[in-house]
Amino acid sequence: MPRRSLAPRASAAGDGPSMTLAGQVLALMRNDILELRLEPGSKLLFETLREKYDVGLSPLRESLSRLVVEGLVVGEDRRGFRVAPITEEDFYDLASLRREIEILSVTRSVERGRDMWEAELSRAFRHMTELDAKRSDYKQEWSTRHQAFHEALVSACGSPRLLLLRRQLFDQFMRYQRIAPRHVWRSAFHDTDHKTILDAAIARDVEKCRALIKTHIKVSDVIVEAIRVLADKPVA
Amino acid sequence: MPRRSLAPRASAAGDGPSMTLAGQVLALMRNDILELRLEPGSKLLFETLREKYDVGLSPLRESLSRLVVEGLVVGEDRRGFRVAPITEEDFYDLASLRREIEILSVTRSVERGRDMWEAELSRAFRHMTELDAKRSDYKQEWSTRHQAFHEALVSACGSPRLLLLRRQLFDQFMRYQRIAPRHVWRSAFHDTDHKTILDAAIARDVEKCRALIKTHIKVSDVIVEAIRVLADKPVA
DNA sequence: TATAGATTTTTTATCGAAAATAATGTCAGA
DNA sequence: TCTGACATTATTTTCGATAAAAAATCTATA
Repeated sequence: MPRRSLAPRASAAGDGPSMTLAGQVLALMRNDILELRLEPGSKLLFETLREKYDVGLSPLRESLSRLVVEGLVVGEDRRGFRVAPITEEDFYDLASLRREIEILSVTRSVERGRDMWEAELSRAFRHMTELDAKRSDYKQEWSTRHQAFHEALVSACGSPRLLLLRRQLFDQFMRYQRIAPRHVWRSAFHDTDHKTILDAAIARDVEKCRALIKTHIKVSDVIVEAIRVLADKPVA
Repeated sequence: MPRRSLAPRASAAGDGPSMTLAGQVLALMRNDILELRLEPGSKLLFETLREKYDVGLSPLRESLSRLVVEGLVVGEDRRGFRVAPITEEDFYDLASLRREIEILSVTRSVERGRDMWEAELSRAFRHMTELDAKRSDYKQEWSTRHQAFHEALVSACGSPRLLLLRRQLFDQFMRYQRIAPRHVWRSAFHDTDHKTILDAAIARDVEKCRALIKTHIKVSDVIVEAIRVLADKPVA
């Protein structure tokens, strides 16, 4: 019974029909890492992965290689791979670079964005804020829409490289956000940052946007605390 | 007769003794691309690569996957890989992002660098300028030392992520530089930019450093012209 | 001549076995 | 009990074969 966990060839969903096996595994593993289903720092055994994703070694190896360059997996020659660890140091580094990159992206986007961009941005904002809080997949869905909002914000920046990099840093940052206890998420849902950012963007106030983004991406104490807690119980 | 083009296991050089085959191929291919021995935009046939690097498919595939994320190779599902094309658009994008990243790196480095950093930077500068112009491998060697100088300049920035990204962008930028005709290189050897940058860095004049780097990384007409020439004779 | 369809050839993607290496366990001797 | 050599086991890395897909070629027909 092959292809257990994977779509039975050519799914109707957005993941793509003629996608290569390695590509599918890459996407799955990336999600599993970003959503902490694969524990930070944990060893990635080929045998385990082979069962989990029901593929051979070649696609696995390929996916892992790509994830190494993306910074979500670390690999040591001849002693395998592990999920990129979560450390306080790394979080500071990550936050600091993401801040700069987001500022850069938003600056250019606000400068260059046209009507279409404005409309899409507003739409993304509504889509995020009008989400029914009673849904069972609230947290998951809010994450998606939150990401979409930030993506819409910078989408007009005009630089493929910048967009790609920004997305990678955003993803990595969200992995850190996720380790925070539940009540932190609650407050995130209701913060006023995004409304303010939206208004400044529509008003084409570049300087205000930069300032807002700068404070929006913060190294919150709660997360640093969560990192410390995590560090105390070392992984396999 | 296996391992033709590769070191016969455990070389004394810096490339590492216990390096994995895939790792060696990755390094070789990266160089071949950056130094234009693999033509921009050209198709990368597995059979050809297998002969060229004398390895099986697994290490090849792994290397290519990594290079895709690094931006030196592009791959389409089920129709293989090709060397990342060189285009005018991409050059502008690359230059613009590299400029920002270099400015960021140099800023932090100058702010944080200590005596050791100063010393190393000066040493790197001398090493670059005192190179014997009569050497047969002048161009190649100057490139190496030029890269080393820029690396020394930012080495104190304190962010692994930033350093990695900077290096990737630097490499990609140099690939574009290389397509310029020979006489452009000549003038690059004798420019005064680096001396000025060195002085400003040692004097801890952050603002001046930023300004200097900003103009140092320019989209020169000569290169744009070279790109256009290249675009007229399409590749295989 | 142009074109659609079928056929062949070329090329890529995947698997499982085998080789190479690292990790672990065992045991004799100090 | 500790240490180091040796053997055993676990894991990673690589190869070659095979399946799947895409590209190229050919052919018959309008």
